[in-house]
Amino acid sequence: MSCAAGRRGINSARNWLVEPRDYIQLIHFCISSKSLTLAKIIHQHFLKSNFTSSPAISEKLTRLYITCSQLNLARRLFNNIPEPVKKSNVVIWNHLIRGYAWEGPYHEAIDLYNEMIDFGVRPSNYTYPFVLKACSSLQVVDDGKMVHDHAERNGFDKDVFVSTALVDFYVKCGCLEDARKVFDGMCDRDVVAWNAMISGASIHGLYEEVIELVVRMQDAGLGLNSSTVVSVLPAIGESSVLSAGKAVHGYCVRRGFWSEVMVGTGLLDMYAKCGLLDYARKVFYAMGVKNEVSWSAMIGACVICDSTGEALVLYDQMRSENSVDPSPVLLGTVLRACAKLIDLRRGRQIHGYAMKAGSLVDLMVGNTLLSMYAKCGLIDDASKFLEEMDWKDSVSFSAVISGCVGNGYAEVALKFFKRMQGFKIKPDVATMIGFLPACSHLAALKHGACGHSYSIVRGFTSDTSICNALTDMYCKCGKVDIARLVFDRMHTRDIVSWNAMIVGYGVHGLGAEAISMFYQMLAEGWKPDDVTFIGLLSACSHSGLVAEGKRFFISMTQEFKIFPRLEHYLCMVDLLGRAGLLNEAQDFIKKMPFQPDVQVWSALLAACRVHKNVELGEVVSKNIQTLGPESTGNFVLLSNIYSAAGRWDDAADVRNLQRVCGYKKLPGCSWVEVNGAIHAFVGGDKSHQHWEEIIEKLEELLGDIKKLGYSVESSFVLHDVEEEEKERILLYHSEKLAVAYALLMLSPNKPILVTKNLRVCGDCHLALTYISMIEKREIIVRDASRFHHFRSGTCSCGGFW
DNA sequence: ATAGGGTTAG
Repeated sequence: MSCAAGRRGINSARNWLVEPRDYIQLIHFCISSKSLTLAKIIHQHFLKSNFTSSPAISEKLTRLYITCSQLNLARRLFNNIPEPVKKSNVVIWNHLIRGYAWEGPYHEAIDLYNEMIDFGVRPSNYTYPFVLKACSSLQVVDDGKMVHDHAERNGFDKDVFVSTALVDFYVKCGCLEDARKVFDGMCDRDVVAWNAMISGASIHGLYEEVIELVVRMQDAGLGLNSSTVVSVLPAIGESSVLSAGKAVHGYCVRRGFWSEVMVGTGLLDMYAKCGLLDYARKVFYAMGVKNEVSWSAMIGACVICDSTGEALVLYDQMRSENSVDPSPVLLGTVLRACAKLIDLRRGRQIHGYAMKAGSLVDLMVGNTLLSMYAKCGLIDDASKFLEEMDWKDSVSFSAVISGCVGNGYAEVALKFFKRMQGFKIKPDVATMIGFLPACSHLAALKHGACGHSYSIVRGFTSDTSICNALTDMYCKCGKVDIARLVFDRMHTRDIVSWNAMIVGYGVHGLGAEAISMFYQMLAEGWKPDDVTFIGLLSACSHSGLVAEGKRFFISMTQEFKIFPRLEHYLCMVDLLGRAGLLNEAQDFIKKMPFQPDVQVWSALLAACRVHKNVELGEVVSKNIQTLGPESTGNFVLLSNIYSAAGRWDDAADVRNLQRVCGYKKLPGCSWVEVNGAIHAFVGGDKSHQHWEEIIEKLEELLGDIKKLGYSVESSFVLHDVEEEEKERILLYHSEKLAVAYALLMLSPNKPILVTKNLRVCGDCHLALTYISMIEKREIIVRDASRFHHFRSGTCSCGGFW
């Protein structure tokens, strides 16, 4: 029937006797053509007729208005329906509840449901899915559970539709256990029912369960439809099982799903998560119909695969082709691109846009912005934004904490961690993965161990990344044995776990253990990566295992096909230099396929310092100066080399040059954790509240160790001063202050751990060897390069530092 | 003949 014919029908109906079934037929026509104008004409005609109490016509009219998205009109009509009609017809209620459940306000759906029960109308199997949808939209678990209870009591809980709606409701409200219980209790499950459960597992990140459910579903004789595929693809992407992804892609082609927007979006996302940006692009450009989500997914794909510039280009292209406002998800994706590129101009621009668009109320957008500021090192901006956020959660704090750590503000990170408890927000796995490295950085063992206990209580220790962070934390806090225990007890290890342990052994001078760990890793079928070799080579370097180091360097390319980076060459220079093979190190640098950078030369210069080679030191230092700025330590090193040779004038010249060039020496700083508080000391700084006791303790120690044969190694003093004065300058070195303070404050018998931002000073090294003897206690110093365990008069570094 | 499931994200 055409529209004109419909009009003629209505006009002629005015003049003829109209039966209820005529109204119904006309209304049906309006529903199928979604014609609101005709609907109103019919409604007016109907109000003048004799059938205003006809339930069937009222029902159809309600449906018509809802089809035309006229909820208010439908509600007005509903309100005017006589009570007996309302009582006798459940379908009218269902229509209206459906309307509210789809378009909101959602609470109207729940209110109507309650009203209908009070009215004495018994809900039908159709009613439950609608109310449940409203409940999940509002995330009101208790109301949904009440509806579940009603459905059970009315005997509808065995209905496939009702059960599936219940599964969906529980899944969307995060009650996966309840969803599983309903699903397991179902006797007949169709594809939709399986899909509800599969998507539930997928949303909750239970990827193994997703696969298991798909297998069970196929065993039950049901095939995957396009919705199943859409739920399964994220699971495959997240676990990066490319072979499975390709199989599903093939299946989609065979079943003809591949042209559907959602399937295409799922496929491109899966390929991106497996690292195949080319495949993702192919799927995207082959998609006939694209929507905002597919664009978001493609832009996100570029961000994941490190083609960040392309992501921003695509975003601009999309904005120019498309008038649709970017969704919060898209804004989040673009902000992550800005963070990766440290494009703050653009980041702030998006911030402004999000503010105007009112998108900042979206917690995800707020958190991404926070994360961007934190990652770019703008801790003040991040902090200010965090304070301004009305809603914050563990993600907000995790973003700031890991941002602080990543930019070297580990102490600030601890402050935010504490502040978070003030907001009664519980740290989760991601928070701990930011917090633990902060402890590693500060060598804050008490905090770290506390974090360990908390992780056990919360059940986080089944997480590989958490255990990796714990392993690293214990290594960096001087507790290699505990680190090894954590490593040994891990359920599943990854390459990071092995690398953490190898690096850990290495910096503690336990080269043999590092190497044995490497062979164990090979025996268990692991393939080492570039980081493994950095750990291994530096382990050899710290233990003076020159021959082994050289062997590993060769086998890394020949046997393991890993192309050495500049960092690997740096390790080798360090290895040769520490072992005193200065000429060989110099030759090695000449033969490198890279331009040596400041770090490479500095490693050699440090070796010249340790092995007292003035001539080479001068050459190296000149090389560094031609490379330009930074590297504050070099002037100090060269000056130290001259001082050690008694060439005070040269030493003074270098310091002058440094001053003229405007370089400041990075002040040496040492710190120690006492009762969970970090106490930092800078050489000669008298501001500590226990300064006098510390000096008294140091004087006493100095007197005692001299009796054992210690004498000030004056070559470690920069200036040409009297012997007694030299003693005083060295006495106030930060590492000695920190050790003295620790001896005063910490309970005896337990080892002391002091951390220093630079390499430990040679005189301090000697003094601490003696102090460990007279105090009968282990002193551990973590310096910028490695660990020194001072135990009854010896140091674990064995001179390799 | 008013019904249940799906993609991008901190």
